[in-house]
Amino acid sequence: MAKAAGKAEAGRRGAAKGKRAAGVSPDFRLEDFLPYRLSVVTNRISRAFARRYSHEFGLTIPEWRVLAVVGGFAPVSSNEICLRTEMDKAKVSRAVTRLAAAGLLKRSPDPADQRLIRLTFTAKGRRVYDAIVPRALAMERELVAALKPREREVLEQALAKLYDRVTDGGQGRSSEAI
Amino acid sequence: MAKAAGKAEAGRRGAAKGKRAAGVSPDFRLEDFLPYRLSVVTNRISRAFARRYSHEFGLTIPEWRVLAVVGGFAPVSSNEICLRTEMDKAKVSRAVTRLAAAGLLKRSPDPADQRLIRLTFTAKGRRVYDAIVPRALAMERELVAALKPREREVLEQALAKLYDRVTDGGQGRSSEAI
DNA sequence: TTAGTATCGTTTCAAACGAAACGATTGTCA
DNA sequence: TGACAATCGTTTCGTTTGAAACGATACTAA
Repeated sequence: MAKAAGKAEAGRRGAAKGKRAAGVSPDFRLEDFLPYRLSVVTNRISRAFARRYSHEFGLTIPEWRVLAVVGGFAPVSSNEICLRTEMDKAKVSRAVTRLAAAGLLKRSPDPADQRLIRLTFTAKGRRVYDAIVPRALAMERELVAALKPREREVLEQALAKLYDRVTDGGQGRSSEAI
Repeated sequence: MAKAAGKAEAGRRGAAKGKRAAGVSPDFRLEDFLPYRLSVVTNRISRAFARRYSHEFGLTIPEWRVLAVVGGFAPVSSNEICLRTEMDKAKVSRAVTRLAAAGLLKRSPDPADQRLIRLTFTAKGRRVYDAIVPRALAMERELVAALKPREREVLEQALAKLYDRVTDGGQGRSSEAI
């Protein structure tokens, strides 16, 4: 935690000394609140990755996610992409539209079910995908280099457990974090 | 990982058998990509918490974050809230406006610096804050119950390290995750 | 067959977002 | 002192978002 966190530390001690905010719930610390910390870290990572996808390839994160699924499972339908990426179908639809307009994806109606549209790479799309993947993995490696192997292990395990616990108590509402 | 993940597992194995998507980069798995996993888990947690803040108290996450800082450090300026919550100043401004309109916060110009506005609770605001804090902590406990104490420890430590690593390579761009 | 229902992908709509511009106030330095 | 720069909080602008409505296709059951 660099600047902001340093300040927060200082302020926290100040509050602990009772200089300010001596209320009925003086013991709650947003900086220590797990959902908040997850949100802040994740959003920073996301912004960092988004910046690079944008600068190096002119892609947004939803677009990159679509490419990632097409790269792994083509031909796929938009609906399958929704399930695999956990993105809203409107968001997927918009990303697919942009990627098709950019000439990275080809859309062809599924002969077996006319409601479905099979998405596949164009030659250009495949080239872009093959260029991004190593970059994405490099960025991930660079990020994870902050962790010891066992820390990464436990982190992934913890994420899986948290995911299980929070999965579908409901689909609903807002968006941001905490 | 419930439904979607189950499907992803199945699909993954399918791809591994080479049924589909035998490209130049056949080995990239979005489901195993750390920034993606962080994003999905965090967004789910955020939605779950947002739903409850909204249902039980009629608050959004930015509003709740503002209350949390006021509860810990009042009187505070909007700018201090920006630093402590890592939210954009426009977002903070809008949240503060809504909270003041709802009668939870009082705004008074700082006598020492007329550019600053000191934010404090109204009586109603303090009551709401005192009611939310235990609920938020209970929700956190419920979430963390999925983890063993050591897992939680390592998770928090890992988050701190990731935060450090990703902090201010830049402020930039988009928003979402991966 | 043929209603009625479900699913797929797109589009519409209002809300929320971040970046930038803005007025107002304070700090700096010649 | 007086001009210029910096900071604070608000507002404006164009974009992105998710929920819901929609047309089109497929499934189900009478």
